[in-house]
Amino acid sequence: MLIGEYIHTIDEKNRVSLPVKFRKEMGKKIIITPGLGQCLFIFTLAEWAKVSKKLSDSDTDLSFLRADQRSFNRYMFGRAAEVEVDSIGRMLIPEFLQEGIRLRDKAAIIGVKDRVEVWNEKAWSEQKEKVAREAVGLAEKLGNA
Amino acid sequence: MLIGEYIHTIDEKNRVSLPVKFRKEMGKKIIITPGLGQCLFIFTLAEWAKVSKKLSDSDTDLSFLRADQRSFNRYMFGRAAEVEVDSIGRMLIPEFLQEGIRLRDKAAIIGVKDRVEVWNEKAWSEQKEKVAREAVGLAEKLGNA
DNA sequence: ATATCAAGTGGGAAAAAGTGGGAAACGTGT
DNA sequence: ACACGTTTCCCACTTTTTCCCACTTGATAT
Repeated sequence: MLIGEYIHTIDEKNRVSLPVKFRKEMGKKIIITPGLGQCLFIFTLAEWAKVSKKLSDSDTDLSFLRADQRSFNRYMFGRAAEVEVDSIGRMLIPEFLQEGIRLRDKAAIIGVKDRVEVWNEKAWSEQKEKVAREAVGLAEKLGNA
Repeated sequence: MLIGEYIHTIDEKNRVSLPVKFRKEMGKKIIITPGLGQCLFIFTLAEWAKVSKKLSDSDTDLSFLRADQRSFNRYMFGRAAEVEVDSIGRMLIPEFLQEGIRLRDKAAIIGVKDRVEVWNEKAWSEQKEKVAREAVGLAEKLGNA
């Protein structure tokens, strides 16, 4: 399971180290897509297969999105990239994926169960603060665990 | 069952001894997450499996499409860490988990049935006082019933 | 009281992870 | 075909983390 938070540098060549703890599970080839919210999603090939199947299958509970489904799919598929993790565990983030999320210097790399997210460091800490304030509501779910 | 209170040092390398009484039950690998209130939770792998399943129960395969579900999962999984207890029984508390709970010098380590909690020592003693006061009030109510 | 043992603490050395940069390979346009 | 820019691959440095050893403290037993 992919969990935890790591702050890594994004260098001038748009390379970012994939945290060692994620490397085994992610494998050599990964799929990077625009995320929802100010981030990118990274999927394993297997996970991406599931996701893309669901996205293009109109029988799923995506019906609430149907009106926008085509443009949504265009967004996800058109900007998804298959990236190879290099021999020392770095991934190359295509520039067109960085546009939306002002990825400079430091990136936060987050394990979220079965995907990885990449955030601008500052945006991530803001996100955390925001959710922490909502934590009272979340607590009820947790309390029953 | 995990019970009792221990005050241990957290050193410059972010290490804390897991009390001997907890070691056998906790095993070699543990999961540390932000707790509710000013503390951290420590789960066994087995216990974490239950918790994370509970958290995911309401998920569809496309949970990432729902904003509330996304931030909730981020909060829980992104701020969890799998930690290995070292050969002499210490655990390493990742710095990102210390942010919220100002863990310096002394930490209170509390057994709570089937999880362990880690508190800032002072926050813990305040918590105890608060609960003690509430307990007195509760006892009186009960006594008058 | 002192020796012994278990638990906890601190620190140094070795290993691993992350970062930066140079050189080779590739591709494009002139 | 050649020059130029871009991308990829690889090497080397730095920092962080991990592992291991040894000291301290406190409790126990003789």
